[in-house]
Amino acid sequence: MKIDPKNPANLSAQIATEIRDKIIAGRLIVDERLPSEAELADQFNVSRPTVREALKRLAAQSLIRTQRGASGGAFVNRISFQEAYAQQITTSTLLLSMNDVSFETACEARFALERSCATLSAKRRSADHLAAMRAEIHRQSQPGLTDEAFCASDVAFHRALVDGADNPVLSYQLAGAVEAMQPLMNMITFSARDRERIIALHEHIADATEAQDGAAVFDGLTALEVETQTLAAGVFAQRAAQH
Amino acid sequence: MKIDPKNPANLSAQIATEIRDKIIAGRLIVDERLPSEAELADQFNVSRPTVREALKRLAAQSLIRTQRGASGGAFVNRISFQEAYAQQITTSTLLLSMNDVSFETACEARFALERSCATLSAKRRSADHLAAMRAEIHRQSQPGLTDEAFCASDVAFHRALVDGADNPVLSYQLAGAVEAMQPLMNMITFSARDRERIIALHEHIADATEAQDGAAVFDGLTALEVETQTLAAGVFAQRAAQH
DNA sequence: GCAAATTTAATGTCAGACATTTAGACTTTT
DNA sequence: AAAAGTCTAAATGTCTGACATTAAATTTGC
Repeated sequence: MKIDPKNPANLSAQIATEIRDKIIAGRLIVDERLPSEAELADQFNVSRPTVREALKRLAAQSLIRTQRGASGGAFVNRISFQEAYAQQITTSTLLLSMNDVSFETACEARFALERSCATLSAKRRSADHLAAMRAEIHRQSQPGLTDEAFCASDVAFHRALVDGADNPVLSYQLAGAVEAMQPLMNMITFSARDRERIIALHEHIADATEAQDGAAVFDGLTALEVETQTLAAGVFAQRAAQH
Repeated sequence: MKIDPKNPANLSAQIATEIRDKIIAGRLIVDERLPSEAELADQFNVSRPTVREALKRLAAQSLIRTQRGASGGAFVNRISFQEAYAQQITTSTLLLSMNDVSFETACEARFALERSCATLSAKRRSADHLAAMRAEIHRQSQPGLTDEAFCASDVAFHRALVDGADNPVLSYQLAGAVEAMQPLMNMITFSARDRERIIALHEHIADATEAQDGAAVFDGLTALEVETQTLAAGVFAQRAAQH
């Protein structure tokens, strides 16, 4: 094995990288069992705790799963779309919050990406997707809805639109973009009139989707982006003036 | 702490989740130092190895970094775009390779997403981005280039295009989509005539970007998608016929 | 007052042990 | 002979205690 015993201050990371590379290169295939921790410790000439730390690193990335008991062990894990979603959302959210990404930049990226679904969603959306979109619009127009609940429903609306494209890869890539925006959106307080305008645009988008008019969906999303950016700019300007 | 001592078979995962949630919720801020491993072990009523396994899980996701020596310890890490790129690419690549995603689906998603940069890239691209695109086109027309090198250059070309949009969030989200396609593209062997057609489309896209004609970039990408899908369909049909 | 040596606090690693889980083999009973 | 229960072994999960290594802080020497 290519573990460097001269640099004994990173062994678990080295071992994790070694195994990860094997998985990526396809030299360890899905559901294949890794050697037991004791055997790995032997192979790499390290102690079992060190091997375990390496395995925990891989488990954190959903690359392996472990099973206890006889004939248990560590197995190469088939990453599900759901797990990948969750990881992507966590990473995206933290990336935005920790790097002072401006609302403007994030919003621009989010709508640019979402527009890429417009044509496909208009063409392929099922009745279920349409119903989900309509249901969220209805929820959004309920009085007494908190800003957070409004934002959550907004996310659900857009995810239904994205899922309408019926392309799991597209849904996965967009999950991060759409969900990671939520904490930023939550910084905004919406007036009743703001909500009305957003809901009207959502209705426009839902109608266009129902009519399978991709260009209209595209334009609706652009209008929604302009509306959102204007609204946010107003809120931030007002907040800045108070300080 | 909310660690469940009744279920003593997942302690390190529970502790990792606990700390991760604190970071996500902003209750632990960037560069803040966590308690030492011994103190954490005390707080959670577990042993140090268990705490260490939890910390390694977090380190694997770049949520913390550790430093040795006096006044060392685990610190909340500011996730850089570069780290996030790398993670996204790993996850996306494995997701595609492990879930039998068809070339068609992945290709459709990739070009749909990339088209979302067309307008912005055409508007904002710098001379550097243009030069990078031209350089890759030149490399692609070199004779004797292996298929792998051709694909790598293709990825570099598209990343230059994406980076031209000058939106780090967009670049980050697209990195996964573009790079994860590479292993799938590598399954294809390109004839000289295939390469010519692709290079011609790349030149068309570069010209449109230089002319800041967003619609032409958009159409160029669509043409490239059609070309790629046709090419791949031919290769796969031929391969199927041989078996 | 500054430079070198020492101390100290922290992570990184190791060794060995026990606890717990689980599949499979074995035994017993019906 | 089949079904039920029991036992065993192999593996992960955890604990204890120790030592190695690193690097900042402190003390000492001049």
